[in-house]
Amino acid sequence: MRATITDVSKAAGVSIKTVSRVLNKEKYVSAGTRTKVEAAMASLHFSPSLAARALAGRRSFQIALIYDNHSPFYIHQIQEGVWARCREEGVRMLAQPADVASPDLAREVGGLIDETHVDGIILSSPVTDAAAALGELERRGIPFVRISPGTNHALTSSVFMDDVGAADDMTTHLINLGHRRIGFIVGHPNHMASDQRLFGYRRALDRAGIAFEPELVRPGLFDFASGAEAADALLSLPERPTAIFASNDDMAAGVLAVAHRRGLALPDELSVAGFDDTELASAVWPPLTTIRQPTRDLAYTATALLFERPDGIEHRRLQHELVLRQSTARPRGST
Amino acid sequence: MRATITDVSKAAGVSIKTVSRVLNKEKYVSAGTRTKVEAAMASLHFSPSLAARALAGRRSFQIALIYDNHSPFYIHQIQEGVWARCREEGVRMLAQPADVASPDLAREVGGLIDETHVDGIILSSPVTDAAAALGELERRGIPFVRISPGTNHALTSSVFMDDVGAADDMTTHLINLGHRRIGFIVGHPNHMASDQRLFGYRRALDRAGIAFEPELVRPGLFDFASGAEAADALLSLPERPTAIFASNDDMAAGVLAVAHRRGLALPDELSVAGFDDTELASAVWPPLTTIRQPTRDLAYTATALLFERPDGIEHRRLQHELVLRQSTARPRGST
DNA sequence: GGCAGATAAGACAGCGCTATCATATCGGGC
DNA sequence: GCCCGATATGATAGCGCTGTCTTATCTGCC
Repeated sequence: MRATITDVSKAAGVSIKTVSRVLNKEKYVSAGTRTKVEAAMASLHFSPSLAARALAGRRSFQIALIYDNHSPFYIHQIQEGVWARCREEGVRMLAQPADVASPDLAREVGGLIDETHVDGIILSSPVTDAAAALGELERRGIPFVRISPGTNHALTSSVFMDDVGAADDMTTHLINLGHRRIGFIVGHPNHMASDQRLFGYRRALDRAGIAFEPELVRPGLFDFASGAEAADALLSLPERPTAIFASNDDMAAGVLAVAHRRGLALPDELSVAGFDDTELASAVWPPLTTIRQPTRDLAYTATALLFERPDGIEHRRLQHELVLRQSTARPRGST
Repeated sequence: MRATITDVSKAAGVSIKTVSRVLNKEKYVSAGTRTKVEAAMASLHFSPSLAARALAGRRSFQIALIYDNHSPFYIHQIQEGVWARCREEGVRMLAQPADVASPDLAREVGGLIDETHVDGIILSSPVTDAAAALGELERRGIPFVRISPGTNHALTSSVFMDDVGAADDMTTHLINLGHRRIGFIVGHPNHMASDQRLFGYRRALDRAGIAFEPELVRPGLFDFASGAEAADALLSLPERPTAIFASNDDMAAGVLAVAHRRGLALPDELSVAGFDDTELASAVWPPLTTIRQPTRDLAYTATALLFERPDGIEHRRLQHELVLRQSTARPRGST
């Protein structure tokens, strides 16, 4: 049915090894032979069997992307970035959802590698910091790159952005607008970025000489519902905040919904800020002032690092950007 | 490094064939032998090589999900459903974005199958109706199931919902509220569901004796921006509609944004309806009245069909549901 | 008691490639 | 003319499994 390397070798009148050389772009193949072989491949619609290549050689031409993240927009962008770089490389992408809280995580990750022989792995937060998974990868010595890891930076190559700086930028933006009581909704506790964003918020307050007030900080889980819940609590305070900075866009959307329900004029009576600049940020009203996290680029770069420096360790920081939209403004009453 | 079937056979004191039998749950293995082999597998952390199994046998324990859809929420739910069923089956999922408009589609799909030996394929709309892809799959005789195909239902197993009926339900809901001028935003022309939803809208109007007015129907592309653009056009009509029904939630979010920008009171001055009930529908304000499309279940069921009836043809229709939220109401002035 | 069919297990080829080693030819410098 | 290294190609083993065939029991029933 499907053409094999033997069929190609017969059609081209060469040995299978020569076909293999052409396939793998090895040197020591004359131009004429190469052309003949390539013609034979094309006319037979030859596609090499990944299974056979993986079994015989050291490469499987597959990598896996492991994630456990509940923001569909975020995952979508990550997948796109990884996929784009894989495509350029002629490598397949295995999508592998996981559960960092599961006791089976190590077994699942280990099993994945042993079963599939993948050439490398991309980890996205929070799997980036799951000890069980990292241990398994280390033990096997398989190349892997982490996207926005929170800990242990020396371990492997990684790509990331400056979460502390970005949260500081946003908080400073709100302070500059005249806000003094700024609510903050923390991200999911599994994600290291959550702490960093909180830290950036505090740093900006400190610098501006504004006292940190614990009642203005509420926990969240990076999803709409937890954002709404936190907003309800913040807006029920005797002296309510004039601005709320949520650690991601999903939670910020929850804040907007609660504010609308309470009939607050946005952004005059309440400024709302998000983080990530997913598509959601511009799909809500008012469109969110947020931090553009270069998610797709982070994923693309991580994958590039995996292919280009499988054994080296390299870190790349990508730039974030403060995106001003209509959800933030001077607090009512200020001029 | 990694344990092989030979290692297991030595540890258990049996032949490799017996280990293979245990692995594949074949009969004619005594309980005692099975226990011994399983113990050996566990203690060696044995994971069978998929590459070797694919090469030697008729199964690869991998399936591919091919999609070309620009709604991240939709894709996310589809992936979740497929993945959930794969997990139960011990099968890996290859994520394969594609471009139905590309002239290379056939080559890419064919190459995918030949390279990976996947056991089956799940197609999501609009790849479900891309002749190039279908031809390639047919030629190879590989099992595949389609999610919400628009054409050629007899071809393969499929799962779907009643798009015509659902659009009719929503339109009827708006009519019952008292709306007479109802704008409609059509979906992406590549998707067959777009026509069906439009047809359902017209059918409901007909039944209610309301004349169809072409100026109330605008084209869209299933994304936020095209929804906003269509809404702008509709709301600029001399006699503007009192309700707008968008063919999916992303476009409905675009309508909401435009309405907010124009300062319309929602839902009093404009009712807005969506379709899909993605997470977006409840993340916007006001939360969208929409059609709950059982996306995740469609994907799960499609995958189940692939495993359970790889050669048979079966169609399953899943129920949709009209979800009433705050974005629709009686038109202002009516009682 | 003997024979058919069910049950249990092993030997071995081979899936389609890559890795290793062997072999053949070609220039160029002395 | 001869040797050496670069260039070009082939022969063959074997990766880790499954499929097929074979052999060796075990069971029940006339």
